[in-house]
Amino acid sequence: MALFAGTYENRIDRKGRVSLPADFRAELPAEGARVVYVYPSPRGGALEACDRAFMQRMADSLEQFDMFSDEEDDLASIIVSEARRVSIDGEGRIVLPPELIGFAEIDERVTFVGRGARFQIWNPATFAEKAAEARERAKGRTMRLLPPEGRE
Amino acid sequence: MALFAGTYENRIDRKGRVSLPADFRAELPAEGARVVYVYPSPRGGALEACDRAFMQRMADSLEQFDMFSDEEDDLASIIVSEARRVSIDGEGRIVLPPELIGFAEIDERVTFVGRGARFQIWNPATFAEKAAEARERAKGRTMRLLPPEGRE
DNA sequence: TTTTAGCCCATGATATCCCACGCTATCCCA
DNA sequence: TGGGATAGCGTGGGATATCATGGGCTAAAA
Repeated sequence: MALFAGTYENRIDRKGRVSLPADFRAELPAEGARVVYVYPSPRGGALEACDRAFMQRMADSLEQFDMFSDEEDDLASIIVSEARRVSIDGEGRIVLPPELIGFAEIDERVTFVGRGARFQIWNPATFAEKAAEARERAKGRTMRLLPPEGRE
Repeated sequence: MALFAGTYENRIDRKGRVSLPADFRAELPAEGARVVYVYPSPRGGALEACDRAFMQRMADSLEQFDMFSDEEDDLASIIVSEARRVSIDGEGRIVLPPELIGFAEIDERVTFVGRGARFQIWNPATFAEKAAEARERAKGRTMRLLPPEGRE
């Protein structure tokens, strides 16, 4: 399973290309199709992206009745239907589809934010605000960790 | 699971490199990607670091709590987004990213402090103060151990 | 035609690799 | 048990690769 961690800001060139952070690229399969799947974040404000394996998991969940609740099933189906497959060029860059750029109100720079199996793509200014708020709310909070079983 | 123990002080060279204590290195997987993940300590004042397995555990907990909910300010999600993957060179050194050096107010020397599955990275002077306070508070306290289940 | 998507190549800055060198702790054998 | 040999550690510096970014060229799409 991919492990995207860290925050990186990169520039979009005039062709609409932006480098995927090298640390993110390193988490993708080295051989075969170098792609990510990008979709509007269900919470709004940003885009989210994941690798093929994770998108496959969401797609599979649509075929099962008991995987998620109805509510969650709706969410998964929206994500899968709105996701765009984006390929990675020889220099490690992607091109964000225009409708997704519009959704996240991105212009010439983007902030990539690792979230484990997924990562987010933000307008840097919007992210700075949200991150500050989140840190404020998280003060004094403790961390919940899953027990170590059930992983590779 | 890695077991980091002990306290060590090492020097940062002018390229920002610092040797990971040999006893810490010995706890990391011998083959494959030799990396640690470094992030600002939620309590402030220092950096924390862990191996990939532990970071994976924190990321996994995001899928559990974060996927279909609003917990953007969950502590684990902040840690994952602020963590940096740093690789270990052939001489057993790491390079601390500048923003993390700034956060912990580190300059030319650092103190590594083993904390079990994680370790901390301090400005030596700051650590000396905190350690003295902690020892003072700990006087007369007793300790109980958790039962041994649920760990590897 | 005008765009768009893939390529390939170029470049400056940075990070990584590789080799080197004291110093110490460990090992080994008398 | 002592003492020299040895291997590993922390540190330093130059060479090299990688990163993010920019641009041109070709072929498919609008």
